[in-house]
Amino acid sequence: MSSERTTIRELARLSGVSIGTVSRALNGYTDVRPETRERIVRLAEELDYTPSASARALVTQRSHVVGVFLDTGEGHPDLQHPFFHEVLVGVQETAGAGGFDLLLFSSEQPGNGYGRHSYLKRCRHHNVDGVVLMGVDHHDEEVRRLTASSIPCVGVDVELEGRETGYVTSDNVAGGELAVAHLAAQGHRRIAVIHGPVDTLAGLERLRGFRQGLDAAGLAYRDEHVRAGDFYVESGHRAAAALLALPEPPTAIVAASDLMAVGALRAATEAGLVVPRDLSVVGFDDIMLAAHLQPGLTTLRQDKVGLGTAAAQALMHRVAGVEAPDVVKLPVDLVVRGTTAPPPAGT
Amino acid sequence: MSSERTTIRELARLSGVSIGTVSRALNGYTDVRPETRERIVRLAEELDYTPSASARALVTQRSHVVGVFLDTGEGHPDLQHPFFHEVLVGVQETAGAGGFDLLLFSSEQPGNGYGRHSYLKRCRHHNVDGVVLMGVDHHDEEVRRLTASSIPCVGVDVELEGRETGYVTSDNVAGGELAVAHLAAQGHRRIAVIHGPVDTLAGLERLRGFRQGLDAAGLAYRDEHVRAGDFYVESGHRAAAALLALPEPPTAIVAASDLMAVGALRAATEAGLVVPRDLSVVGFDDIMLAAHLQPGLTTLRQDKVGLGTAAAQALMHRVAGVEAPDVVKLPVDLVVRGTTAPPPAGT
DNA sequence: TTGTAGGCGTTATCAT
DNA sequence: ATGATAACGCCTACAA
Repeated sequence: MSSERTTIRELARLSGVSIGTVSRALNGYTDVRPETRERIVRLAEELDYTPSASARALVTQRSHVVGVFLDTGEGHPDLQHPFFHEVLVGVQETAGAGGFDLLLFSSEQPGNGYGRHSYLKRCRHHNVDGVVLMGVDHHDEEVRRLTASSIPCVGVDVELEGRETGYVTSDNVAGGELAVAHLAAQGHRRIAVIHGPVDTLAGLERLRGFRQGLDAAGLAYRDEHVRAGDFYVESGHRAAAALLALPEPPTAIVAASDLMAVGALRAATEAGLVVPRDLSVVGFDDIMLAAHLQPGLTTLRQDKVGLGTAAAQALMHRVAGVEAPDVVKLPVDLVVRGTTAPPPAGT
Repeated sequence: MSSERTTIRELARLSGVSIGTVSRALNGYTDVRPETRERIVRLAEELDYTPSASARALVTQRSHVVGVFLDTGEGHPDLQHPFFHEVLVGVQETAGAGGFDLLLFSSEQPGNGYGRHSYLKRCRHHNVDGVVLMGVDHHDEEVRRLTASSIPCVGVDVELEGRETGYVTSDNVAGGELAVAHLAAQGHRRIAVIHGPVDTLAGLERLRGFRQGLDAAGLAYRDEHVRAGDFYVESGHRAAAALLALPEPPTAIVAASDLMAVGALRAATEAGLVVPRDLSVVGFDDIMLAAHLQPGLTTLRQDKVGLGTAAAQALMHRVAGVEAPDVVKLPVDLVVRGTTAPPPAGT
C-alpha cells in the first residue's frame, strides 16, 4: 500500500507547484507563501517524504556523515578493546546530537575496490564531512595522506597533525605519575612498570609519567623492573610473571592498561601471592571490568565518553569551519579500590 | 599539491575518451579495448581516483551500506552493553568482507529533520541496502513500518518478521535449561532465577529454559524464587539481595545475563556469603568480564561474534535477493568456572 | 569498441 | 512568491 518512495518531484506534482518551491518550502526558506509551505509540508508528512541523502550530498557537497576508523592493532580484531567502545559511545552521542551519523569503516576487505587501507580514498568515496581515527598508526603513510587532505580529522589517543587535524587524549603523563605516587605514598619502594607500546601516544606518555613518578618519589628506575606489553591481557600476564620471578621482585606493579593489570593479577595468583597483601597492582583506563573484580582494581580513570564527546565536538567545529584546538587533553582520576595496600613488612 | 578530487569527467578529458568509456573501463566491462582500459586504469591510479558513492547510489539505487540500529533500553545509553559490542564486531567484519560499510544510526537527535525514531525514514534517507536491528522493541510501531517495507532487515535477539526480514538469536531456551541442569546435577534444590525483561526475546526464552530445567530436575517453580531484572548489574544486585533475605534463601542463582550475575555476586558478598561455598551463581553471555572475575563466572557462552556474522550474512543474502532463513539459532555452551559448586551440606 | 544522452533526486541561481 | 534550468558525478541503454 505505501508507495515505495516519495520524491520531491512527486510532491511537486501533487501539490501543484514546482520542484524548486517544494525544496525551498521544506528547507525553511522565507520567500515562500505561508499557505503554500503549509500545504507542501502537510503533504510531505502524509506521504512520509524523506529527501535522499545521496542526491543532497551530491549537490551540497556535504554528507552529514562522520567516518570512523577503528584499528586496534595486529591480532586484535577491530573494535575489540572495551576502551574504544566507550569512546565510540561518546562520539556517537555527540555527533548524533549535531545531526551527524557515523560511518563505521571496516578495515577488512575494501569491497568496492580501493586498496587495503586507503583511508583517504574511502573517505572521499563516501564524502564524509569529517573523520575520527582511533588506534591507527600515525606514522602510516596512508594516515598522513588523509590528514594532509582538506578533510577534517580528529584522532583519539593518536597524535595527528595536518591541515584540518587535531587530537584528543587523556593526561597520560599525570596519570602515570599519580599511579606511582599513590603506591609510593603507601610505602612501596620496589615498583615495577608494565608499559604499553612506545610507538603509541598513550604507551609512551604513561611510561613517561611512571618514570617521573619514580623520580619524584626518589626511587630508582631499574631496568629489570620495566617491561613492555601491548595493552591486552596476555602481555600483562607474561610481563608480571617475569617480574615476579625476579630475585628481587617488586612489591607493586603499575600497568598501562586495566587489561594488562588483569593479566598481572592472574600472574600474582598463580605465583601464590595474595593481592593486595603481597602485591599491589594499579591499572589504567577504568573499564567496566575494573569495578567488578574481586578485589576491585585500583586504576586511573579516563573519561572515555568524554574523549568521544570532545573528539566529536572538535570535529564538528572543524567541519563548520570554526576554530578548534589542535589538542584537547582530559584529566584522569585516581580511583582507589582494593588492589593497592602498603607493602608487606620488611621490604 | 594533490588536486582536491578527481572526477570521472576529468579522467575522461585527460585520457581522451568519453565519460562512458571510462566508466565501463573502470567497472570491468568486457567491451573496451585492452589498451584503452589499461591507459584509463593507470591514469585513475595516478590521480587516485575514487568514484563518488553518492552519485553511484543515486543512479544505481544501491548504497553498499548497511544501517545499524542499536537501542539498549531506557536509561542505558546506546552501545553501552558489552554484548552488543561483540556482536557488532561480527557484523562489521562480515559485512566489510562483503563490501558493505556500516552506518551507525544515532538514536538521538534526528538532526536532519526526521522524527525521533523514524527508522524507516532514516533508512530511506541514507538509502541503506539493509538494516541490522539490535535491542529494539519489536512492538514499536516504527519498527514494524520498517520491517514491513521492502528494505531487508535482520534482528539480533529480536523477533522480527516482515517482507524481507528475519532474525538471529542464540538457543536461549536450551541455555536456560543447561544452567539449571548444571546446578541440579550438583545437588542444588533451591535454585532461584533472575530473569530478564519478558517483553524481550532473550528474556522470555531464557526464563522458559529455566522453568523447563526446573521441571526436568523435578524441582518446584517457587514464585518467591523468581525475580525480574533488566540485564544490567544493578537489577541483578537488587534481585539477589531480596532473594538472599528470604527466610528460605536459594543455594543457587541463575541469572539471565552476566551483568546481573555480577550484581548477584556482590549481593552475596555483602550478605557475608562466600561463592561458591555458600552460594552458586550462573550467568549468561560470557562477556569478557566473566573469565576474569575471581572466581571465574560459570556462564552460558553465546557466540556473540557468530551472531553478528550470521546477521550480516543473512542480510547480505537478502540484499542480493537470495533466499535467507527467517530465523537462525546459534547454540550456546555451558562454561563451567568457579562460581558453581555443590550446595552447603544440610540443605 | 566507443561516443551520446538521459536520468537518479536535490539544491541553487536566475529570471519572472 | 514561484518557475525554469543548470549543475552534482556517475551509470547505462542506445547509436554509431
